[in-house]
Amino acid sequence: MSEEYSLENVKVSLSPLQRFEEYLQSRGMRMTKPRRAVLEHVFARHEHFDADTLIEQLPSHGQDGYVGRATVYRTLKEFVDAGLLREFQLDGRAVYEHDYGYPQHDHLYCQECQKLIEFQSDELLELREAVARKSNFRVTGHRFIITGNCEECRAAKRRRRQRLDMI
Amino acid sequence: MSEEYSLENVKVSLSPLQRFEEYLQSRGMRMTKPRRAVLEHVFARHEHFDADTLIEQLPSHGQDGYVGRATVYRTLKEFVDAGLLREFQLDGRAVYEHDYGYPQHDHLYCQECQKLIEFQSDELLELREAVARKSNFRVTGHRFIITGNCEECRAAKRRRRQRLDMI
DNA sequence: TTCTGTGCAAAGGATTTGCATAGAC
DNA sequence: GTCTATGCAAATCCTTTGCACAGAA
Repeated sequence: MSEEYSLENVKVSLSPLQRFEEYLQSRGMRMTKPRRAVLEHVFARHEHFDADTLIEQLPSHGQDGYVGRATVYRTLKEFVDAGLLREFQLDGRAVYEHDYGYPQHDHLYCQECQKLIEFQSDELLELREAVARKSNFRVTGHRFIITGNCEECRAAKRRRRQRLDMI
Repeated sequence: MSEEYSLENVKVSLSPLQRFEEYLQSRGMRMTKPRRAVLEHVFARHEHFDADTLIEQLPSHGQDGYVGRATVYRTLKEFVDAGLLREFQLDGRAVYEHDYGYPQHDHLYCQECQKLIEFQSDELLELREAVARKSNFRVTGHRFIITGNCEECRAAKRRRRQRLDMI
């Protein structure tokens, strides 16, 4: 299995869990029930999410597998450190998405329905390097978000407008 | 003067103050001492700034021209609405820069010294349109920040390393 | 004179921290 | 057993809001 773990056409040799265990060991940290619970939940689906959404989805207070709010925040940070998740800001709060074993990409963000649409562009990476070179800047990463309205929301708006025109 | 007000090679017919007065009138809002004070301060320099930095620079409590914290926040929002300032998030807080009369651009962000370096790329805008077109997405704007280390910080690091090597 | 704008203090939301205890190794 | 991790509650940071009073038009 370890040689075959794959996600969206990207082959990686370790599962997220294995990778995280490696990370923990290299830092003298421990694999605990809460960490495992959060990791399993996070890698069972591929949506973008924020801390609050995740906390809502995890078993709640009193239930088996309950993880405290602070621990969720701490754990998400560790996942980012470990290279499992990528974090970015959207409307003031932190949003997370899979990083480990997932191809580099950027986003279209619909301001109407808050949906994030992924896209990949090599051209953007070239542009990034070209720009950085000019300023003697050493690139470690970037954040590119195109804001606007997605196809569905545009269609919905059009329908609304038509309905109004009929009156 | 109104025909000649210029900033970085972009000619605009109204000064920021005039433009803001127009905006206020069109909305039945009033030109007040605090609003004028903040506007004059903000357009007297061209750096990026956040609310807190601005508040520190304005006359402080007790002094003439003092503007309350809440008013500064409210006023910055109005400037954004009026198209005078552009707002974006950096490390969780809002950062502002001149928009009115200033050419569209993006940023290199040095994670070492927190400096923002501006650059302009038509290619990026083309790329943005091309990407949006593919998804039938209606673009209203974008945010592109390249993170890394600026020339000076890289040089400083290199010096530090050399000094260590000599030991 | 009539509203809108202001300062103040309190509230807000997201995230972090201090601390005593639980639990990995 | 030792030392890290957890849950809790309180603290923090940035920003917004409610409200009585000040001040433009």
